[in-house]
Amino acid sequence: MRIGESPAAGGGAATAERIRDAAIVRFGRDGFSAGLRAVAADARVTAGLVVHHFGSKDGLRRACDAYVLEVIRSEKMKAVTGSASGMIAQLAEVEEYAPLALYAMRSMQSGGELATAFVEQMCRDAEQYLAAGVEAGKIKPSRDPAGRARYLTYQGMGALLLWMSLRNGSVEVEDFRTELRRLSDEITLPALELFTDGLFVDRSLLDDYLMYVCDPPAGPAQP
Amino acid sequence: MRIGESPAAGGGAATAERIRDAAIVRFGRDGFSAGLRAVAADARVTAGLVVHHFGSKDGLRRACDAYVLEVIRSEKMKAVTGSASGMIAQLAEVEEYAPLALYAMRSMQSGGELATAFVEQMCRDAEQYLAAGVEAGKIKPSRDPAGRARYLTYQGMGALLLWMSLRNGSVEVEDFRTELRRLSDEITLPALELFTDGLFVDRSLLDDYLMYVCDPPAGPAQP
DNA sequence: TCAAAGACTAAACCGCTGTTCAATCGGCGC
DNA sequence: GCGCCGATTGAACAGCGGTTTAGTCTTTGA
Repeated sequence: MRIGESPAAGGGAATAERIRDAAIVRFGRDGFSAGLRAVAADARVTAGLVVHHFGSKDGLRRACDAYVLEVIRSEKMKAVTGSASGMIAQLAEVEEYAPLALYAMRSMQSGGELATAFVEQMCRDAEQYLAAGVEAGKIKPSRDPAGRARYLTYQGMGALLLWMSLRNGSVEVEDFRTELRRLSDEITLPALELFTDGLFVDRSLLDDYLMYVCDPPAGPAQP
Repeated sequence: MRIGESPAAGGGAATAERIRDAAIVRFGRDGFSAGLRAVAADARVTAGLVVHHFGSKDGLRRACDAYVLEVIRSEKMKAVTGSASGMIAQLAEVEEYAPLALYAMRSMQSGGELATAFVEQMCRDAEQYLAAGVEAGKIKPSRDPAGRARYLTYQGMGALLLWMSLRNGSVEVEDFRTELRRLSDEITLPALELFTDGLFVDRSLLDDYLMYVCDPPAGPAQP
């Protein structure tokens, strides 16, 4: 027994969780180029023990991915406030989950299974959220609901990703939260303007496009 | 004299340009984690010569950044078709400049001076482009033109960045061009819908927000 | 013609990386 | 008590990264 831990016997499985949590924080802060020894030092163990528990660095990352995705899925993240990036912002607002949000961002920055699964789920959530809005008479219907959900998700999450990438180097969790709020304040007015009034004064561009492609690309199965 | 080169005397300065061009292609394809030896092999030189000409890997990257930014600035990239990502698409369509577009994307993915300067310039271009559209009566005016331009730029470029990040690993120039066209086809309809009709059916959300913050956050200097 | 200069190479250097290995520690069943 | 087994460590290994260095070769200039 070291200091204030080992709720289970010996602390065997608890150590693995500690390593995983430390990895999530470290990877979120410095990116996946962070070394195994840095993660191990954060968890107050050695690099050898990390590969003993997770097989390899890739195994450690897979464990982190699975955990983060599972937490995000289990939490009621469905109640996204509206914008796609609101999901990350909402997640980051909870003190405990802020590192998870940062990790998810890093995962998106470098690509991988977690990133793909993550945005895919966000697209689905956005689609059903938009459908509910349409049902309630709050949101205008679309000729291609799935495409619109995908478009909005990619735009919102991508803007957040670009904004984080431009802040090069490591990202502290505190800065992430505060600047996320500042970003939210900056984009609220343009987003609301665009969402209520649109951008074009006439519908000629849309009508021309609809005239050009007679059938909308909603579904591939269409007689 | 080696094979078919050395237009100038000895090929001293020409070799540096060849290394720089090879670095742009290699970095664009594999990201900045690509090694100096790979770049050197592409340019049919050794790693030592690269640092002899550029001082260090960072110096090489700075040279690439400066060159790419200079080309993008000198070319009439101002005539962006409309969307923010159209700039990259337009650049990639020109066979010769496709590697530059890929390099710019990689730069945005990892952050740095070039990335910041690049999106900053795009924001300015978008702002004046939108202003011209407003002047011509094609685009609705905004309460915060600069904020709207910034918002649209970040959204469009960010979506492109996210889409490229999800395609992990190396990106071939051919795939980049073809998939860029496919992406453009996918998002055209949702974008046109959003830009002409907006998203909300009523203006309550916007009005509530405008009521909440009496003065728009257009300028920080306001009595 | 000689010498200085720069392009260029091959090899080595050094630090860092992920990974492996042998050894030690500590609890648990027999 | 004894032996096993997993947790854990420290050191070592192998590879790759950027950088350095010594040396060769070519061109240039006095």
